[in-house]
Amino acid sequence: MPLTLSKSLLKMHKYSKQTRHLLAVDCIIFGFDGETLKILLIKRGFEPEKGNWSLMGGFVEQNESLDQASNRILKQLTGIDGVYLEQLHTFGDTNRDPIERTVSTAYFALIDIHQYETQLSNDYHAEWFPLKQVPKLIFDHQEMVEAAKRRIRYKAALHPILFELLPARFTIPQLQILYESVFNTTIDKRNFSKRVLATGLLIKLAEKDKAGSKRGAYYYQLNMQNYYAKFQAFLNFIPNPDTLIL
Amino acid sequence: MPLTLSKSLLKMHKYSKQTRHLLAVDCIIFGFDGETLKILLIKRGFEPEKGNWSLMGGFVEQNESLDQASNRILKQLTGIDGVYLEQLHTFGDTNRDPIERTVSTAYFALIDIHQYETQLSNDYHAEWFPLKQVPKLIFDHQEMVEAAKRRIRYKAALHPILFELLPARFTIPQLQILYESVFNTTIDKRNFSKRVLATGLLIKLAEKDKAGSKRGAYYYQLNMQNYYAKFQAFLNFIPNPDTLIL
DNA sequence: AAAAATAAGTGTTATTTCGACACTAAAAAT
DNA sequence: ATTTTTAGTGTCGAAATAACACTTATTTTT
Repeated sequence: MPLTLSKSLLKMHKYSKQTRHLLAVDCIIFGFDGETLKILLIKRGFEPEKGNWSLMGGFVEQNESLDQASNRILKQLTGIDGVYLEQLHTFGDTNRDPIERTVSTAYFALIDIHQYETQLSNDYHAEWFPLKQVPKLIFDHQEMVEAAKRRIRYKAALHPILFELLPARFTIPQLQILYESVFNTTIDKRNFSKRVLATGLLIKLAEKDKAGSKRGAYYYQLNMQNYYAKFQAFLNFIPNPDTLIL
Repeated sequence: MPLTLSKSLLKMHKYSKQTRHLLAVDCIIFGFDGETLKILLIKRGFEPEKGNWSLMGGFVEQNESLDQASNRILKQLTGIDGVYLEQLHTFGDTNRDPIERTVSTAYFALIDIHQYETQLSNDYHAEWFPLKQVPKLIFDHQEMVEAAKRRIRYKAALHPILFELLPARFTIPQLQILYESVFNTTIDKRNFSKRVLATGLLIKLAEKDKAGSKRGAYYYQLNMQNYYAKFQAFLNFIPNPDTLIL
C-alpha cells in the first residue's frame, strides 16, 4: 500500500500528510416482475439534482467496511436485508460529483421483487423502472447502470445468479421468461428445460402454479447443496452465448 | 449517491459533514518468464512493516482518478507504462491498515516481463516471485494476490488476456507453457494448437524461434483486429475448465 | 356437454464440438 | 551416421448442441 511516506512516519500514528476523500456507495438493485427486468430508483428530494432520478447511495462512514456500508444503505432506504449483493466497480473520476470529489463503489443487488414491492413504494418513494426505460440519472449513475447490466448478463450466462430474482418456488416457464428478458432473446423451451434440468440445480415439487396458465406448471425449488457447489462452475444456460451482447 | 444530506446543503459547496477517508491503490503485477507466472513485489524501506514484502501502491491524490493513480504508481515505481491494467476489487475493511483506516482499490497488470526485467531490479528494488513462492505480505495484500490469481484464471479461461504477458512475437509451444503454468495443468499439444488456431487470433510468421529447440518453432503474432473483436467472446482455451480451480 | 383455446410438457436426429491418442519431421549434438 | 530433442500434424469415437412438432391438461366458450 502506501509507499511514499516520509521517514517521520516511524513514530506517527496517522498518515497525516495524505489527502482524504469522500467515499460513497451506490446500489443498482435489480428485480424481476415476471415479465421485465427492472431496477429500483429514487427521486432525490434535495439539491443538488433535486427531483432527478438516482441510484440508492450514501457516504461510507468511519467505522464501516464497504460491504457494511452497502448493506446499511440498502437496508436503510428500502428495508431490504440479506439479499444477493456484490461489489461491481469503483468509480473514481475526479469530476463525477459536481459538488465535491467523491469516489463511489457501486454494488449490485438481486432481489425477489414481490417480497418488497408494497413495502418499497409506501415507505421509501422508490420506483421500479424497466431496464429499457431508465430515465436520465444524476452524475455518472447511467454509466453504473450500464456496467451493472453488462455484469449481470455476463455472469448469468455462466452462473446461476438469476435464481436470486425469483421466489423460492418458481416454474420453468417463469425461469425461461426471466432468461429471455435478461438476454433479450427467445429460447426453444424444449432445449431450455433440458439444459436447466441437466444442471441438477432444481427440485421438482408436487404442487403446480395454477395462476400462470390453465393447465398449470409444476413448481421447482433450488437444490441449495448443488447450487452452492456448482455456483462457480461454467454452466451454459444460454444458447450461442457468443452471439449475444454481453 | 449521497442521500442523507441535510437541507442546508442547498447552499453548500461541499459535503462538509461527511467523513473523509484515505484512499489508496495497490497493483498486482503479473509477468511470465517463459516457465512460471510471477508477481512483482517490493520490500518496504520504512515503518510500518519495514523490510516486509508489499504490493506496489500509493495514496490517491486529490486531482487524479483511480485509473490515473494506478497508472502513476505503476510508472513511478517501475517505469512501466502503457500495459494492460484492470481494476480488480476495492478492499474496504476498516482495520486493513493498522495505522489508519484506508480503503484500497486493487488493480492487476499484465506485462511482458522481458521488457522490464533489468530495469526493474536495478532501478526500483523490485523482485519477481513465482506465484507458488510468494512471501508473507503486509496488511491484506495476500488476500489481494489471491483475488488477482482467481481473476486472471477466470478471465484467461474465457478471454485471450494471457497474450498480454508475451512479447509481440511468440511461438505456440511458448503459449502453451504459459497456459499450463497459469492453470497448473498439462494440455495435449495437438488439441491446444487446434484450439488456439481456430480462434483466428494468430498470424503465422515466416521466421522461426531457434532458441527454444533444435528444430525451431514458428513465430506467431496477434491479429489485432480479431483480438479486439473477439476479446469479449467466450473462447475456450482450456479443456474441462470446470474441473480446474478458478 | 361439446368444442375451442391456451399454455405445459416431452423425444429424436443431425451437426458440431471435444477429447483421447501416436507418429513423422527438422535440426543439432555426439 | 546416429542419437537426441522438440515441432508439427490427423483420426475417430463420444458428448454436447441446436433444430424441430406433437400431445396433454385444463379452462373458456358456445
